[in-house]
Parts: sequence; C-alpha cells; structure tokens
Amino acid sequence: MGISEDLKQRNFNSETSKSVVNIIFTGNWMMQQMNELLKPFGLTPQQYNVLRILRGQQNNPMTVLGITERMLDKMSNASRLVDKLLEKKLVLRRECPKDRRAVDIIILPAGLALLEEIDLVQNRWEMNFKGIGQDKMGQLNELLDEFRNVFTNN
Amino acid sequence: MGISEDLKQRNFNSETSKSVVNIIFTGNWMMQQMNELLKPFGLTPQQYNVLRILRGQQNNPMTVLGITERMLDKMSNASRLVDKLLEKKLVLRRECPKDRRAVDIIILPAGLALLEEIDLVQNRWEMNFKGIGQDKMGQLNELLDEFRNVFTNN
DNA sequence: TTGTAATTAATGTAATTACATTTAATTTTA
DNA sequence: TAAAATTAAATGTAATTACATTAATTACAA
Repeated sequence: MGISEDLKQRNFNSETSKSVVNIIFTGNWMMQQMNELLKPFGLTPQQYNVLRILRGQQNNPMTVLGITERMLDKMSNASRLVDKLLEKKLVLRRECPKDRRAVDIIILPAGLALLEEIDLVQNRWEMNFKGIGQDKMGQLNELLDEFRNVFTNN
Repeated sequence: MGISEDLKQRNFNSETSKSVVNIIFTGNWMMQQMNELLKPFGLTPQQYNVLRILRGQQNNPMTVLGITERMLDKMSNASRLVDKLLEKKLVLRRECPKDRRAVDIIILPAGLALLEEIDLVQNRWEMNFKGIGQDKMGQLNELLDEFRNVFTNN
C-alpha cells in the first residue's frame, strides 16, 4: 500500500490534520520529482533554485543574503550552494563594491544556457498536469497562500 | 521581502509552474513549523512520523519495511530512525517470529505518552487554521491528491 | 573619533540523508 | 535438495543540512 492510499485510509482527527500531512507529503513528493528531473543535468533542486533566482534578477548581481531571502528552503547554506555552482562554472563571485562584507553573485552564460535546457524538459514535464486546468491551479495556489498567511510573518 | 511576496511577484510562465514551486515551498514551510513544534520534545519530524505510524497500528508490531512504506519521506532510513527511537526508549525492537530477516517494532507506553503530550500542543497549533474552514481544507486535500495522482504510481 | 553593536559571508561540526553495499534469511527453481 | 535469486534490515560513505561560531566590514552612539 502506497502512502496515497494511506493518506486516504488513515483516520485523521480533522481535515486540518490531514491537510498538514498532505502538504508535507506532497511537497516531498514534488521535490523528489524535481530531483529526478534535474539529475541528468547534475544539479540538486537547491542549486537549481539558486540559479533560477539569479536568472530572475535579469543579470543584475545579487548578494548571498539576497539569494538566501528568496530560497525555497531557507536552511540550505547559500554560501556553499554558490560554491557548488562556482565549481561547475555556472556563476561568478566577486566582492560587492558598495559593501565589502557582501559578495555579488552573477549568473554566467553557461548557467543561463543550462537553465534553458532544463526549461525544455520541465515544460514537457509540466504538461502532465495540464488535465487539471488553470482554474484549479489558481485555486490551489490561493489555498496554499492562505494557509501560510495564517501566520502573519513568512 | 519574504518568499511569500516573492511568490506573488515572480513572473511564472504558468499557473502550473507557480503551483509546483508553491507546493515545494509550502511543504518546506510546514515541515519547519512542525520542527519548531517538536523541538521541545526532542523529536525530529521524521522520528515523530514513525511514532505516529506505529501508533496507527494499534499496538500491533510493524516491521521496518512496513514503516518505510508509510513514511512521508521515503528516503529517511527507517532503520536508523528506529535506532534513535530505541535510544530514547520509546519503542521496542524484536526479531519477527514469522520471518527471521524482519524485525518487529512496537511502540512503548512511553512513546504513546509522548505522542499524547504532543497531540495537545499540535491541536492547539492547528487552531491557527480554523479560520480557513473545513470546506476549503477538503478542497485543498482533493487538489493535492489530484496533483499526485497525475502520475498513476505514488 | 572610538568603541560597541550589527551585518555579511564563510567555516567548523555533528547529525542526517542519499545511495550503494553487505549480511542474513527466505523463496524459487533447476 | 542444492544453487540461485530475492527479500529485509543494517551498515559504510560521501554529500548535505542544521546549527553555532568566526572573521571582516560597516553602522551607530557616546
């Protein structure tokens, strides 16, 4: 019996308890999917996330702190993730001229190219969900946001 | 700027792309919440999950494999998680009489008592979500299930 | 200005995870 | 039955994460 069936059969105290477990489980499941998708490209989901954040800044440099603030998983050490991306020559690291404590990170053309490759595969993969429909996707996003917004901060 | 605002501002290709990121992010967020909640009790979310699985079996012994199948995060090593629970004297481990390769794990009264303590705190914590309403919770659960069910297995 | 506090990134480390391998027992099959 | 294949759990390990600390720089207050 898989966990999906388990989720259904388990007698939860409340729909809320089930949601809590379901969100964690589905998050793990999704991460796993991403992990498989990224494996051929030699990136972990966390490294990929950092690259996408850098691309999102339209080639403006971004400090390590800036990256940290936007990471999905705050606990991954941005400093060391950037190390890995440096090793792969996907980003550049240089002292920030405005604040010598800070370090600017810039995505390199190789990084952008890799992201574009991954985009193709990811878009194809996302097609799997097209049966669900935009309206339901929107609903899901609203519900997840609402869930988190219960706690004012975050 | 927190990630929530970032999720809103980021220009996603599609509502689907946003859902993918949102599910991962909200899963991590929820895990973090659980982590904070469990810290005073000296349990990690994974250890807690195993304890709950064992409780769910109404004190029937369960093999390590059985636990693995029901874990939220399949990748955590059930064997070593059980080690930790043994150290804390929350479970018992004994050779399975029907199959000497397998090992039966049974939750001890101390484990059940700890879970009841945690239940109190968790129920109180879940009250935070009561404003959302049962109907929306149900909706969310259905949507998450639908998302995963796109891939027949899992 | 000078000393104190705060901020930024990097690093040290213990624990955990991911992944492969090993050991022991059981099942299958020749 | 004996050998081969499979299964269950444990273990080895390299990488990663969680958490604390450090080092360097900047901001601020006396």
